[in-house]
Amino acid sequence: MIEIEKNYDHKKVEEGKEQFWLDNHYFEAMREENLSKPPFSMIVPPPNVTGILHIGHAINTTIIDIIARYKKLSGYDVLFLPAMDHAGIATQAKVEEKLRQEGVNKYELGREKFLEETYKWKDEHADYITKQWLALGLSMDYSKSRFTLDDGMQKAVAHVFKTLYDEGLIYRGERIINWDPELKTALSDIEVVYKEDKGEFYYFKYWLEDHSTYLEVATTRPETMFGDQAVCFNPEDERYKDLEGKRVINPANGELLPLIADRYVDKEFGTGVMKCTPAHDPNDFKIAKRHNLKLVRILNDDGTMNEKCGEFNGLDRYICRDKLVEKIKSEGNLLKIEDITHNVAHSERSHSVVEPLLSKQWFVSMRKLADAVIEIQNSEDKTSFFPTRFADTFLTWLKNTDDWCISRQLWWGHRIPVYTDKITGEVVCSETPLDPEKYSQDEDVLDTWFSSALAPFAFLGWPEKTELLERYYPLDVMVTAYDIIFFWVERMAFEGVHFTKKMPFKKVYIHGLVRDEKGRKMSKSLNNGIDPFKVIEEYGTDSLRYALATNSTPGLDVNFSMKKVENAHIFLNKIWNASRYVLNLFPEDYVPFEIDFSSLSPLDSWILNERDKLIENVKANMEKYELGQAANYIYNFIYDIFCSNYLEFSKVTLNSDDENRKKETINVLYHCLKDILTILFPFCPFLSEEIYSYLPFHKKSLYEESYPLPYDVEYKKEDLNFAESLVESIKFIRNHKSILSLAPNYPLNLALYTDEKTYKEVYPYLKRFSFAKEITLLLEKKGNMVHYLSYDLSVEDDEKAKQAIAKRIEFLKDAIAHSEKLLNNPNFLAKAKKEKVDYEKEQYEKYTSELKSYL
RNA sequence: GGAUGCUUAGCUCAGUUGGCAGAGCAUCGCCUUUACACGGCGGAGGUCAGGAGUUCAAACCUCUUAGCAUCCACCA
Repeated sequence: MIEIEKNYDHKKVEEGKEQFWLDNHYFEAMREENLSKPPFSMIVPPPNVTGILHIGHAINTTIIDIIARYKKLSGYDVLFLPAMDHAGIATQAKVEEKLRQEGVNKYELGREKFLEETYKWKDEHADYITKQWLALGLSMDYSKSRFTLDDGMQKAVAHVFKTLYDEGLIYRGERIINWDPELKTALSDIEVVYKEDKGEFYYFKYWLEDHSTYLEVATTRPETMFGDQAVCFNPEDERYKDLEGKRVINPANGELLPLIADRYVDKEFGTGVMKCTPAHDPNDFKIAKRHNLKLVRILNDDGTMNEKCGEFNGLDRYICRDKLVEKIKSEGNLLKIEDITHNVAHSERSHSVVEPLLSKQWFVSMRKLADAVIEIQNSEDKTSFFPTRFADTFLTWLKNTDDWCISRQLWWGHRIPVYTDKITGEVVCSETPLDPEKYSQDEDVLDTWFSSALAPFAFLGWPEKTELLERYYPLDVMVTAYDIIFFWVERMAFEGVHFTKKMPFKKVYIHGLVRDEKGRKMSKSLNNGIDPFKVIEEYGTDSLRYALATNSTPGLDVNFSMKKVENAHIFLNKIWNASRYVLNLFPEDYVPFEIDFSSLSPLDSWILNERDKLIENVKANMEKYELGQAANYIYNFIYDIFCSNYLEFSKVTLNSDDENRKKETINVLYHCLKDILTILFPFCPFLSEEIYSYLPFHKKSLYEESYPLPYDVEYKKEDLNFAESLVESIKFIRNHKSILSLAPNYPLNLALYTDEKTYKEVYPYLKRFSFAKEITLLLEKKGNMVHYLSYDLSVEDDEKAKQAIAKRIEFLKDAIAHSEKLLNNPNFLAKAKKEKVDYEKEQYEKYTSELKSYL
């Protein structure tokens, strides 16, 4: 008798297991003993060292871990590589905030000291994140952990920059970029988020030079008027055609602006006249290029007005806006102010309003790089996406993307490896640092995604030719959420293709985001975030993992709630108890043996057949990353087939005196339980490992087992029918009692019309599960029989019992009508698949003959 | 403006090549049956968002309308 606690206690079960696996090196890739196995590789999308892991990270890493463990059991040498991201802007913003609260100014602190502070911050968070990973039970190869700013990455980044620079694919240029005035740095296009904001649309009078008349010009950003270089209209616009070449007075500063015609202007929009501010708007910039206009910047880096703005010099942009409008109004040149709702660009990190402005920055020239990926995606070597629709999302971006602004005016990050000779002024790009006495290095750092884009190969040692790279590149599958397809997946793709000539991953699996139970995004302001640690504390890692995996459909968001975790816990408790029952059945001298399929009892055939179907279904779905679907099959098998039916049936067998059959059943239970645990292991590793350790003749760990395969046998059809009819007839009797309002344990009389052999076989089961008082074997068929595949059954001749039969008749009539309709349709007979027609005929025969016997 | 996803039981969602609609929770009966009351058994509950089409057959394929959500672009 094994002493196992009555209830599943996740804390006791999970304690020490992760360490146990670590101690036995199960998570490590490329170990001597595994070198003959095929490799399988994945990396974790590196979390930012900015903060701690939330439930969104949990779903991502859980999915990867399930795949990793599944592949491991399926005979692969799995690499699951952990890494963290320095997250330039995000981390620097946090550290600056922290320093501000401590009353420290970063400029006074200086670059070196600031970076020291940031490294401290990074170390603290990295430690905590690692703890969270371990708590989530992740089987990452921690010995190979990487950081996007580590030495290897420094080399890789410098090499990539230098190469692209030499190829002319990285250039420095003056263009309109997105400027974050709070963090005082440039941003790439995708670091900008558009939000609907309420704003004002100001209409001003722009008088003609000769004061003969004025034009109505509208703007949402009056403060930029100091940078206006022209007023434009469409050349086709009859209203203004004659004005071309004349000049108007800028009401902000009295300067004269030329009137120019440009096709960009929409005749239908507003008044059809538009002011042109080349240094503060990308479209105006293009117009300026066409018309040779000057580029005048009117904002300082911190969002205040500069010296071009006269009396407004030094004022914040919004204060300036109000004061300027006030001034123009007082001069009689304000026509009206309309309230409008428009899309305003905000910084993804600081949330401040982004100013488009002219600035000298570094860019990656995208066309050639993107086209190379598009070409591969149109070939046989393409990377496949799950779900497939994301392949289009991926391609569309590549087709439309603009050059990538990669320089950031930050300190935390990879510094741009470009140097200027202090004497000659010569500009040099160098992979290795140059003498600071002779050269001054570019002050800026690179966009964080510039380094994380190299992850699939640089984390494996590139540009060195390492064994790791050789063996595991390209990655087998990239698992990530749809919100970073553009940030990360795209960039890994074109860097990978450019530097390794192949896509960096064979497959991409895209999952959704975790939302709260009402489908709202988890956010600090709503305070609806869920801390995975809390969930683990209350319900355990396995429940969390199971809840995340089961409730998700590929590519769709998951509405997460504690209730779902609680349900998972209840299910695990069920498994715990079922195992507890099975584990106590094994006699002292039990030794597992091979199943002899030639002499199986019908019920044992049935459960093994169900087991085989389970394995096929789970494997098929795992290969498609349909984890939720796979988990459903597991759930149904364990709950309905194994627990509710087979375990119950086994009690009858084990109470009989057929010693051979008892032995066989115990052995079948052993194999089923072991297989269940192995199949469950990827999803709920702690619980399955714990129960496994109680199993007789277990190995050191489930990790040393291999994934079960379906048995290559034909089960006897009549055995399977027998089991199915047993399940059905028990259900019938229970149902019958329910209709008659009889207690479930009310002793009924049953009559069976069948052969003696079946009677003998069925009797003990019916007796037990239907609380039959008496079960008679009928040699001659009488009325009121309910028909099952192997035999006919009737309950005692009660007046009310007819209700149950009536219900059955109802069902039969329906089913027959359905079949008749199909079979009477000549088109159906002619065009439907043969199997379907045969099946329908069979059904019809079966049901009509049953119905006849009731009438 | 362009694109995508979603709409199925009271709620949260599955539904794998088209073949008589499923689960969990909630609800309603009944049951302390020797693994499990974190349990067992049974019931009730659906015009698969609306419309049209293809097909012998549509929750599923095509078109269309509506609502919700998200992404991309962005007109001053």
